Amino acid sequence: MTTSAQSFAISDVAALTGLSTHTLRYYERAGLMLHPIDRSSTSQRQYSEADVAWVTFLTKLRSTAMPIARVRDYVELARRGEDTSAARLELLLIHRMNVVAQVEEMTRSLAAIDFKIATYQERITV
Amino acid sequence: MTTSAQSFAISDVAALTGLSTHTLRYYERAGLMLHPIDRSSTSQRQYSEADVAWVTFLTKLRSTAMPIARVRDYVELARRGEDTSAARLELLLIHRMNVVAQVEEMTRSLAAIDFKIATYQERITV
DNA sequence: ATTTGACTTAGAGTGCACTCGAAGTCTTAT
DNA sequence: ATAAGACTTCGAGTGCACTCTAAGTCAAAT
Repeated sequence: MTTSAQSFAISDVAALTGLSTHTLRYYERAGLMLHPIDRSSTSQRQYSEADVAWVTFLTKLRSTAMPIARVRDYVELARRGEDTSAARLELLLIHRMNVVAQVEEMTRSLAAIDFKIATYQERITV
Repeated sequence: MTTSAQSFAISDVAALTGLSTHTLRYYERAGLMLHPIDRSSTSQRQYSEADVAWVTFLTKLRSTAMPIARVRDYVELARRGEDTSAARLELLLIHRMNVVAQVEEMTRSLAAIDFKIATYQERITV
């Protein structure tokens, strides 16, 4: 349920990001959010649109195998303010290289799998 | 076909595949080898070239996130003989779809990371 | 008024894939 | 002859990232 003030309940964010509410709370505890999420009068989390955008980006980092601890490093830099932006850029550039390497390795493995598949298909169709 | 009968010590296979000797023994214990590896008179493992080729392919399956249990399923089919080759092909085709999906997701995430990188680079160069 | 369901916390448990330790045997090098 | 180093087995330990439990609060729905 969204309120008129453009905030999102934890279940909304779960639905939007594909994370479970457990995982969202875990991420916050683990220091992966840029700040503690706002609470309602009944102390329920109210995610802003910016919070949702951050969680979405965070899932991109995670889906490219950035460890939780590295995400936390990034967040801690971000919390220290504008003068860490060069360090954050460097962190992202290093991660980018890792991602490219991962995609390349996957692609090489895919070629090997395709080769094996081709031998099976030969055996069946011949 | 050459019958050079070349065999490899576990340390050789480790060097060739990038796996540790611990992991190679673990894989054998976990039922990921097509058969128990031959032993020397001093009961040390002697991997054949075919064994090394299998370990190499196995690392391709693992590097594309096929779970150990799925690799074991594949191996158990292979051990049951020729009449399981259609099932093995199907298993590989399903895995192939997963790999393609993974690469696509990684590529999408990479685009998001690149977008973020671009915003940092703007901020720095401006 | 009661039930349903979402939410809260701290902390424990799970599953995966290694990874290592202990205690021992055997081979090779000095 | 001694030491170094590779190997063996069984089983325990590790690290990561969740994932769930228990015990409780709160608010809307029936």
